[in-house]
Amino acid sequence: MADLARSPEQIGNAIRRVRKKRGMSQAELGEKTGLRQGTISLIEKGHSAAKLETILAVLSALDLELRVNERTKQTMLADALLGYGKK
Amino acid sequence: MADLARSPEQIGNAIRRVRKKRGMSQAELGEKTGLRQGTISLIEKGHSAAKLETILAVLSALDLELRVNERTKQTMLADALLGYGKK
DNA sequence: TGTAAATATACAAAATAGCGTATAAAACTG
DNA sequence: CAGTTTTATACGCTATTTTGTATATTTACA
Repeated sequence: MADLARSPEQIGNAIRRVRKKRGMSQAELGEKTGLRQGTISLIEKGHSAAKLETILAVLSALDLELRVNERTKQTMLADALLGYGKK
Repeated sequence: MADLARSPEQIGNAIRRVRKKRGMSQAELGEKTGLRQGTISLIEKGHSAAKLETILAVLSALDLELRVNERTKQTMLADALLGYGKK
C-alpha cells in the first residue's frame, strides 16, 4: 500500500498488483473503465504517455487514489527504509 | 500537503499551490520541465487531460511525488474531516 | 493608476493515445 | 501436455494533446 509513484512503471506495477489482489483480469478492468484490455496492458507495463484521465479512471475502478506529497526528509528516509529507489 | 488527487483539477490545484510557494512563475516551471508556459497553465487549470509523463515531470520539478493509496474507511473518514469531496 | 510581469487563450501543425479488430505469445489448469 | 484463459502486440483510424508563436487579459506593485 501507499506505493511510491514516481514513474509510469511504478504506477503500472501498483495497478497490476492491486488488480490481481482483486482477482480481476485486464479484460474485466477494461470493462469497468471503458478501456480495452490492450490499453490496460500498456498502462501496467508503464506506458509513459498514457493520459492522466485514463490512469485516474483505472485507479478509481480499483478503489485506489493518488496523493500529492512533498518529498521531505522524512518521506525520503521512510522510502529508503522501505526499500524504494533500489535498482 | 498530501493533497488528494482524484481529478486533473485537484492535481492542477496542488501544482499551482506549491509552485507559488516556491516563488516560481509558470514560465520558470516550464523552463525547468521543457514545457511551455501555456501548457503549465492548462495543467494547473485541470483542463487538459495531460499525459502522465508531463504531470510527473512537473511534480518532480517541484519536489513533489505521487503515491498510490487504497481508499480505505480510514482515509475516507480522514478526507471527510479535512473537507475533501465537498462541492 | 500606469506599467511591467504573469497568466489565459488562439490557431494551425505535428505527435500520439486509445479504439476496433485481430492475433500471437504466455500463463494456468485439469 | 492439450486446451483455455490471460496478456502482449499489430495496423489503420480518429480524437485529442502539445507545440510554436503570438496576443489578450489579469494581477502585482511602484
